Amino acid sequence: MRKRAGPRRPTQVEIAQRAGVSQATVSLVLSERPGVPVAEETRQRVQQAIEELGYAVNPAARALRGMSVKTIGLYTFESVFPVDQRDFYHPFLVGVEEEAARLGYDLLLFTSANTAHGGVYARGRNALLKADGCVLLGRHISRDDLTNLVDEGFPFVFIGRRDIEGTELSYVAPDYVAPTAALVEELAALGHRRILLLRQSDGAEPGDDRELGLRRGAEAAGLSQDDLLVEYSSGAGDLGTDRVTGWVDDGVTAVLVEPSEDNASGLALAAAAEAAGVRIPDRLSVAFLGSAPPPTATRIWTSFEIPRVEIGRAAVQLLVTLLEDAERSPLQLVVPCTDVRGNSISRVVRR
Amino acid sequence: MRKRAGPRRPTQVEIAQRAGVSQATVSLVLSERPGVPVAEETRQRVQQAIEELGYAVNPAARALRGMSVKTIGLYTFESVFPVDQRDFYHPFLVGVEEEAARLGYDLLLFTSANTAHGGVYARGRNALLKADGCVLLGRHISRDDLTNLVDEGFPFVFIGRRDIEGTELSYVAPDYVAPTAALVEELAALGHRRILLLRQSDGAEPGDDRELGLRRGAEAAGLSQDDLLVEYSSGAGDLGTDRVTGWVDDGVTAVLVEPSEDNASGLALAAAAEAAGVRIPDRLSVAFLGSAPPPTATRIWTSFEIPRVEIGRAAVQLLVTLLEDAERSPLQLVVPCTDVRGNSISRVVRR
DNA sequence: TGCGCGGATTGATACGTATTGATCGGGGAT
DNA sequence: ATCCCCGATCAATACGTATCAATCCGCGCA
Repeated sequence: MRKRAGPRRPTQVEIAQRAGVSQATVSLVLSERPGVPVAEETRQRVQQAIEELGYAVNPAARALRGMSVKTIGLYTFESVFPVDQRDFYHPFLVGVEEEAARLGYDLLLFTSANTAHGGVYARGRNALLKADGCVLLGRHISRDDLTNLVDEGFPFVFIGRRDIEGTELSYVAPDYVAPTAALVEELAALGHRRILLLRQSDGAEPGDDRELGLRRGAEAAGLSQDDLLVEYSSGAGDLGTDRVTGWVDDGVTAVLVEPSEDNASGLALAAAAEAAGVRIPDRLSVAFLGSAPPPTATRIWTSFEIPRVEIGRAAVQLLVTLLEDAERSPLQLVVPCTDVRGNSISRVVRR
Repeated sequence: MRKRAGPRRPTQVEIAQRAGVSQATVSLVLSERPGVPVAEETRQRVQQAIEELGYAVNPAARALRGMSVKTIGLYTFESVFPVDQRDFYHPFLVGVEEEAARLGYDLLLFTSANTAHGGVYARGRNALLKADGCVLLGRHISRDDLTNLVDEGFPFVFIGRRDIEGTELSYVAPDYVAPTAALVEELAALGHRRILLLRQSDGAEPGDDRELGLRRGAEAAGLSQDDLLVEYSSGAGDLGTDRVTGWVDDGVTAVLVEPSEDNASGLALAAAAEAAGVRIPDRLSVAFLGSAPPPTATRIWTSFEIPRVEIGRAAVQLLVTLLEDAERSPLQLVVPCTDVRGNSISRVVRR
């Protein structure tokens, strides 16, 4: 909390003195607003003084006047430059950085808030104020924090879908409903009747969307809603062979997996199926409703790709329109996914 | 440059009114300075008002008063979240983020300055002013920019060694001299007499350090300075079989390669040697004075590892001491490297 | 009683900018 | 000559905070 050191930088007042004009005129020259005229000759004198003294506008003073400081905050629950498993968030960040650069905004990473005491309101309260607005990212961000931010009227965009009762928050999310429904229709066309959705046990909105897609697709394909099962998994721990054989004995021929960051449940499912002698896709079709585990020599998982880079870009775009013209800006954006044709689903064989 | 939208946030004045004190008292309560006493009862009233109104200090006003805003700028020539070849800069950034978080600083990425018009002085001039100080990173940063920054008294730390005549700039760099000298001594012990240093053609300071290490090591080992050769390469283009055979015919038995980001020259050298029938390490010992290409099944390059994460951390530490106590802070920091024992050098065979 | 002392609080000010309403000066129209 | 208008400039002000000098008050001591 100490004072900054170093020699003081020149101010508009000093520019004004050197150019023989008032500080206001300097500000006018700098702002270059179309409506306000300023004589060409004085403009030149001012410009020259600026060059000579090496003047740079003071961002703090501008900000204090309530002007934009051209900075977008980026709040992630995890560290931004992670060591392991960086591929999950990384593409979002690429998109965010690209678009911020394109629109002339700098990027402020709220590192201190995260690790220190967790939560957006950790330090003095709302460290976010250093930025014009903020992009939030991360599965584990507190809902209370989001509510508070909305209440305070702080402009932000969440990456991923989050609905909070009673408040309209702004987010950019992939469309899980349409591709899930399409997948279900495809499975139905392949003869599948009894389909299981394996959700992440956190019960978050993306899972709701997938379940909605499941029901929509089933309806469109004329499947009975009674043949749709939904179960939950919290990772590798609760997926053994008995559970998988239980499904198969129950008549399930296709499993749709909601992916997690490490795709632990999906991999555990595959392992359990193999251990139980349930071959994929012959006896059991498996598809991932989002990013699948990496393909191997023999296995390409049927899935759809979340356009992460594009979502990152869109989040920044949305935030900037929110900042620059809050009235006529949309509140939410949905980005389509692209299918990945794999070899993990097949026509059902009557036995 | 428009005004920010949204409802105004509460200020210290409003806190003061609600608590029945003056704005100055509110500021005192907030600052918690040890020397200045404030009655316990009023402190509580103020704290309560702060809670109730959800007050958060205005960073712009603080900054305008000349206080630290707890933000470290990060200026990289290339984009911070690159798509390809991200492994070169990434470890530095991990270290920078870690240490910034640990010390309670946020990280400001100057994305806009880079891509937009290139150079630190791109936009209004010196966009860096939004941060307390800055960490600079990248091989291609302009020397003029560095000079200007020093002249302006802007606090910054460069990652990598850079010397600028007449000015003392602050940097954190790996120690290339000592491990290079050690490598030369080791080669001498293995019977090598005529040693070639293959420098990057940019002729930057890191290359000077390696050359210095070469001469120091030779001296310590009692080699003749006349047997030390120095050549330059600008990548894969200028390294053919003829050049390599030329060296061998000249009696060279060991080549020390200054690495580049993609290690193009090193890989080209290996390829050319193989094409010319010059086996490594039997006929020619090769070592990298820094990060080597990734090891393969049969080849582990002798080299030394630059502790990138550690350097990133050190840069932030140095910058913060520079900010908080410029007088008694060191200006430069040198970090030791660790050896990588490979199989690309061997005892020389008299023939 | 008067005096001084020190803890607690406050009024005033400066930080550097953007903006508004006012001022100034000159030229064209009446 | 008078008036008006417009282009060009300026003085003044507000933004929210930290800090310094000043004030106020109660109490112990002479």
